[in-house]
Amino acid sequence: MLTLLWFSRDLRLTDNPALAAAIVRGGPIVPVFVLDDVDAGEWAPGGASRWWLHGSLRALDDSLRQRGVALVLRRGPAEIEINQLLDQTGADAVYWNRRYEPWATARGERLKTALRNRGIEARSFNSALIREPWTVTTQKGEPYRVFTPFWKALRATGVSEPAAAAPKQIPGPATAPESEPLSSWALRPTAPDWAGGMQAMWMPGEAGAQARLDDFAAGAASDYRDTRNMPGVAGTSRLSPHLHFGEIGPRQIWRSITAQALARTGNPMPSGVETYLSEIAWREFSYHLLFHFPTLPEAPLRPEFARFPWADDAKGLAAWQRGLTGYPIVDAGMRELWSTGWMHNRVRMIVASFLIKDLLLDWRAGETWFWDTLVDADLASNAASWQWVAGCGADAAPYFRVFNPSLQGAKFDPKGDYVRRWVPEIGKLPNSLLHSPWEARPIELADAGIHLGRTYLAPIVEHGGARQRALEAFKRIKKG
DNA sequence: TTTTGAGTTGTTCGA
DNA sequence: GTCGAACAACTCAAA
Repeated sequence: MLTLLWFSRDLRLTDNPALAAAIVRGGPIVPVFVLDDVDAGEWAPGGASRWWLHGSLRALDDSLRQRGVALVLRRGPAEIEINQLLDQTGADAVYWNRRYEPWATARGERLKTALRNRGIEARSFNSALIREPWTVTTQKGEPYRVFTPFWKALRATGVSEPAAAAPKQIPGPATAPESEPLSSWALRPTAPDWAGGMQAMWMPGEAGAQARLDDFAAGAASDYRDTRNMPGVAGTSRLSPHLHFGEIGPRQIWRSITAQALARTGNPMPSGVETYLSEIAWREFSYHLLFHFPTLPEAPLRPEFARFPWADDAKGLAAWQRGLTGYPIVDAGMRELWSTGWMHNRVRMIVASFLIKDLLLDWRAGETWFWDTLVDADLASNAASWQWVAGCGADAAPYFRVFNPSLQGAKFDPKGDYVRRWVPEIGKLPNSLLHSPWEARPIELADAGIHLGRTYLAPIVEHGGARQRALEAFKRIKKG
């Protein structure tokens, strides 16, 4: 009686229902991770995600070894690898936690049927969501398409059951099946090694996730409503990559944050905490949308957007990607992304609005870039968020909402800490000009050591005109 | 069935 | 300088 425990993308030992069930079942456990690029197709993890995955797998393997068993690594289509492992180990059960990407859902169903037909016990569990997509419906039994009622439904459920603790010991097999060496997967960049900024900022793995959560719950969570929009302040949890890789689950976060708020204030959900948990709910809502509308990553949810006149502007796209648009807050964000694999949420909205509305470029170009460069790249959140900014999503921004990059910069980075960090070449400008250097007089530019067009770019588009162009384009598809 | 109220994150313009 | 209206209409969720 041996259980194959397939870590699908739930790289943790605490609050892991499949692991807990495998322990209860008794007998030796073979933990396995499959690098399943083939299954994921064009949505196989991008460069930044692969860097993260390397660290997370190493951390998971360390934790497992401390408990008496080693992680088995295999590469290929998951169904084939799991069948091979069944033959090699003689396992009579496979347990795993579910995923919700369209390709993964289909794969899970196929696998479960095939295993059961062979007489293998196949069980899957929920580790990644507070509520799985098919369990949340309107009173008419339909999926939600608007966030607020979805959030109310989720909040009414809450999270009650305690998390399973990580087992102290995990019984392993007499002889472990062969594992591919992690290094052979070449998940980390070598020439050039662009991951230095990520190394400095992140600690992939369950311990790193727990440390971030503890830090946030004890500190910034209570001020979250006020500081979350300030990219120069550490006001957000930065848990997104840990959540993506399942190093921590949303239910652990919910429990921990509300318990600490209750102990501190007598109220489990003061306004900062409620605002934060609503962001966790946005993640859930994204999964809900992806599950019920599986073309979310590829096609606009609102059909009229199929005829949107997107621009063909390779130069504009490249300038945006490199952080060379001449708009300081946009360039700061894109450079933060390139360097650290992450970008502050407020700035994500600003750069996305700029790509879509100022450059009039297809939101899918931004989605693809984020997919490759974000350590937290997540099919559901990424697709849902880009569609939201573009206005073609389920609960979309009105078309006339066009962010003004200099106003946004002045409002949310008033002291300029963020822009000065990532765009140091204009750092000597006074705050009043930092977010709109093109408005500086020649003497002010000279004082700051700036030659516009040489040491820093002049804006690649003029925002006022670009805004008008976008409003007209969006208006046109409305009329049909 | 019909009605009603509401819908993450903004900007500009004119009084 | 401040403030409210306009920007658009439509769809969703629930009573």
